Amino acid sequence: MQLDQRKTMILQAIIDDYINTAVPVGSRTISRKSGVGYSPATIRNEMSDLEELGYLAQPHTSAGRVPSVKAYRLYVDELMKDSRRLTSDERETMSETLSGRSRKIEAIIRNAATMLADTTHYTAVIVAPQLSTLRIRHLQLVPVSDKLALMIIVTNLSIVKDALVRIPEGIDADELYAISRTLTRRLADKPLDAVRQTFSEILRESGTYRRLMGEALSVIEKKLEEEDDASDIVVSGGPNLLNYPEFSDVNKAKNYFAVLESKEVLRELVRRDGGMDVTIRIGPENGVPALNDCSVVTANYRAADDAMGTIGIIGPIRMDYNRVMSILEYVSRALSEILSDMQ
Amino acid sequence: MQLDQRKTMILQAIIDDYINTAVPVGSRTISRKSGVGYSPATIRNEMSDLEELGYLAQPHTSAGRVPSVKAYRLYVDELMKDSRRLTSDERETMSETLSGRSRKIEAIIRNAATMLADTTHYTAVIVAPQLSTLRIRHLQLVPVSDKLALMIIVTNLSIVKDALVRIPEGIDADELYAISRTLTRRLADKPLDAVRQTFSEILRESGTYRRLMGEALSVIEKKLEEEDDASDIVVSGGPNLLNYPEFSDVNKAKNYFAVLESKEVLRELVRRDGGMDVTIRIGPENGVPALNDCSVVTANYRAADDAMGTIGIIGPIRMDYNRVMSILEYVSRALSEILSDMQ
DNA sequence: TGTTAGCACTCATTTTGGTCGAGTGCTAAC
DNA sequence: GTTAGCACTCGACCAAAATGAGTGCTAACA
Repeated sequence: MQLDQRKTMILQAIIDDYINTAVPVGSRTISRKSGVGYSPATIRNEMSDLEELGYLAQPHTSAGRVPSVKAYRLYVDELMKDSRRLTSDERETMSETLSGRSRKIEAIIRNAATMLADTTHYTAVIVAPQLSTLRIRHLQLVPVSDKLALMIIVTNLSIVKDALVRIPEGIDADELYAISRTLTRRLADKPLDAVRQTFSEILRESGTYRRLMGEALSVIEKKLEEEDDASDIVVSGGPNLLNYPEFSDVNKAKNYFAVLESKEVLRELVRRDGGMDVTIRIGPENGVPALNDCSVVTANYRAADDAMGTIGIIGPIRMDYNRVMSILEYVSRALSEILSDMQ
Repeated sequence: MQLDQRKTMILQAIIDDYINTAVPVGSRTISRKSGVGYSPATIRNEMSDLEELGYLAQPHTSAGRVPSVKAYRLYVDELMKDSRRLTSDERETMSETLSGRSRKIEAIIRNAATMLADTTHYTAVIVAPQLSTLRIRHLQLVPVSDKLALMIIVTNLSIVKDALVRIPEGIDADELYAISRTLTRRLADKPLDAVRQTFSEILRESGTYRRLMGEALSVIEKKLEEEDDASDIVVSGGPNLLNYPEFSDVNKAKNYFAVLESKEVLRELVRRDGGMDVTIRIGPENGVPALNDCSVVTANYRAADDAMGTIGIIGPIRMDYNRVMSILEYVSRALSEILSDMQ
């Protein structure tokens, strides 16, 4: 049995309807739709076939049918081609919101997240740029006590990271500045990844301050490792999902918010993969068992040509993929532009 | 009609029971309790009086009674004096968790929040130190483009803030360092508040760089204003409240999480007031209508003698005030010690 | 041969009515 | 002042019945 044109049309109609109503859809509903020239009986026969093919499922005998994951997959991969474009009005509003007041990347990202949540009515997740994808602009050691200095790492996009470094006693602020200058000179404009390679070279040249330099470098390295799997994640619109009947069960809600609280799981959920523009993970495809009945749509953003982070939407499986995809495409592009200008 | 000793005893028993079960408590339940030598009928009479006095309410005619806000207030103010102390085991565990690995204040605070949430099974909120309560340690201008520098403000507790400053074209890194040094020298160890007072004095001395200095100072000032009402807030254990029957309604849950998402409302909720050790706000007293059936308990923490921020617990009105109070007292003190040592 | 009307059937949901039991208020007796 | 007794209230629970959306199958139709 094959998916002929009529079956496809009916399946699409069912999915569309289910996305809107969240109620199992019956043959009559489809038959009544304008453009469908068949009686409920005919539709029933086709639905029966579609069920056998694994595209539909029945919650119970006398209910309508709901699309299976396989159906959504087909929908997303094939049936959705005619991407419903956003209205120019919508685009404009989004652009305006994005290019709002702030020039600080943290604020921009938080801003973008709430905007995404508000326009999609789902939950938005944004992963901030990872340390390893950034380039060093400036390094600065600042004394904070006899034994400790704060190493401040300024990167492109003006992202600032800091870490404590032990220093030999008796060293003064000016000496620290001199060291900072050397480090900056050697590391500036290198991606943070490159610190490792330059490591021994710098050490060889560093004379008196060999020990301190070594410590500074290893702190950067440690920081890299730590933060690469711990870059900031901003979540917005968690409560939005409670508007959907899928989440009327408090227990499901609890699990859901537990996931949102765990940065680790979230990171896993929106992990970047492939160079794909937009990635769609339907239900169990997202790999987080607690979120089996959520779908996750993600897109990457970049600054200049470097991949930076990911923006994503979490919603019920019957989410409006078409709209979400368009929005993510648009926003990731806009965000990339903003960041590239900030370089 | 007065609250004699027996009435008080009965009221306390009712509150205790209701805190444990969340079920309206009837006369028989109280009568059966060991130590109560009265029949249900007598208890009923007293309960009727207590209702008239405004301490109890009946959900419907044939249900038991539930304590009113007035009752909880009395409970908290008078009846709870014999503070149930924490076991030394509990204290030890908490101390250990608090003095965990990290030396960075952000990590310490996040850590403390999850610990509070885990041990109380309610929601924990911690307001990070406000900028204006900190002292400047070091100022540093770092060039990020022809026209912009990043001003990095290192304060005590190694808290780092940064802001963009316009700079005249053609100025180089060493000059910026010189300026940074002047600024640092003039402002070091002053509370950030004092920047205003030193303002004109610094300007008068600053010669060539008058303009830049002025800008730097006003940026600090702006930052102060901004951040003082926007200091970071960490929330943990939001989903915990979903375990309580009070929140089995999805709509309530939605409102609740909406509040947790809004830093502004949260800040209002745990606003510091008075020098009180621990503040308890019962139900509507918390001033946030959406959280009418939540209580909020807060305590302040300090570094050395400066008030820094607030830790708080949000829970259902029938929360275990006794335990929560003890925990907050203990944790705020422990946190204060840790921060004072970091100075 | 594909389409459809008709019909018996299924089954979740809603409605209805009845019982149960926890709890109350009141009264009268102790 | 305390308590036993009793009628009463009212939500919770349960089972039976009604409802209705939807199905599968069959036979008739074009």
